[in-house]
Amino acid sequence: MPRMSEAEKQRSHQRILDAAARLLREKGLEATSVGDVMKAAGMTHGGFYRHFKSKEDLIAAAFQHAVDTVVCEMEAASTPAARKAARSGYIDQYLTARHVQDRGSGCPLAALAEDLSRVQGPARGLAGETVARMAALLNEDSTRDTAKGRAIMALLLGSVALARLSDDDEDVQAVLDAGRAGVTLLQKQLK
Amino acid sequence: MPRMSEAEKQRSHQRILDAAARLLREKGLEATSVGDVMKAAGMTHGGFYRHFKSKEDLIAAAFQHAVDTVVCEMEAASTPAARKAARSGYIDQYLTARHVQDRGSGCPLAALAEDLSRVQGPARGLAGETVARMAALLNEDSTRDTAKGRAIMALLLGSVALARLSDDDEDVQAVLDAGRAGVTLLQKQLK
DNA sequence: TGTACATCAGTGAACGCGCGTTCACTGATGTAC
DNA sequence: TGTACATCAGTGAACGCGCGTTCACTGATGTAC
Repeated sequence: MPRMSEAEKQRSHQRILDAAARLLREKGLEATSVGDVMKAAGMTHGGFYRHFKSKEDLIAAAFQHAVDTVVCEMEAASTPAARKAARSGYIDQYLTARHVQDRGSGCPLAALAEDLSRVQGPARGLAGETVARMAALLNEDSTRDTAKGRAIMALLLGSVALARLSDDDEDVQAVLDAGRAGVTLLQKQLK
Repeated sequence: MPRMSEAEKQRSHQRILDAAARLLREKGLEATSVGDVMKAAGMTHGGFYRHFKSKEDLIAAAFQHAVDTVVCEMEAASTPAARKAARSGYIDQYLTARHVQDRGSGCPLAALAEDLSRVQGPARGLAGETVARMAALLNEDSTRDTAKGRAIMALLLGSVALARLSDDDEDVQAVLDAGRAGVTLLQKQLK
């Protein structure tokens, strides 16, 4: 079968990245094996090292890929009105039962913050940059410092993290509602 | 050397629980091995199964132990004034650089929420109960429902989780300050 | 109180297993002439 | 355009390693008489 063309290799690379971005968020950094990712990408484990230097490397690339995917819509908005709409949409979708259940396509920080805070590799620095990047996007006045954005982000992430600890739908919704009320208050009154 | 007395066994049990509560918070659920815990408790790995049925069992017991240790001070307060003081003290200490650095003796949910949300064993249910327990303690009016407590808790946990992603002291402090401002606002104005 | 014996807390070797990574190999791709 | 050949994407067996767990063993403890 091998060797594949250059174009095919790039497609494989994307499949690995997509699979890793999903599996790492779903199962966590340590419970996701290189073999799992390659199988989900439709290949065997041996080919992995034609694409990435190490698992650590994959984690960094897949995290960046996940962040870019989640954030691109908000960053694409060019007018202040579009930015505001994108921000509202993002927050509304963030505090939903669907987001609580679907770790695999949700906020990479909500899924991986605690794992990433213990990691030493390149993903650690990316995670720190992502906090700044998302805080800036959530901040309403982009000329001011991002304290407000950081607080909103902390409340969003914390709400989803707590909601994910419950198996009871009503309980999940109660946590999300509390988060929603808190975010609204922070938006109106902070700073 | 063996066999030890019953009293000595209980002391061993406590040492294992203490070591596990610290190591699990520091390194996470999967990166902490039974051998690590037993070594930290001053024993070898083989004796572990005289104390716990499995690693899963230890995780549940150690998590409960950590929560009880962290929360007992707040729950011991009997008068409304004492409760309020304990609550303030807890929040103040929560949003400090020391707490950000010292995972091992800090809030068990801030250290383990994401890990626990992926676990199926007995620790999962305990984590859910802990959310309710802490939300109730953080709620100012204990006769009302705990929406306010939940929002405050989400903001506390989220702030520390985000702060732990940064290596820069000023950045850590900025996240904590933003969280502090947010909590103050939620306390004053929510509900 | 003394003696004989069952219990069992803790030790350390051993188990099977899955992990990240390496490597010899295959055969289509891309290139040089 | 056709041919000969180097490249290298992907395969699957193999590696060393650390994990959770088991087990035969030791010897002080606790108990029965």
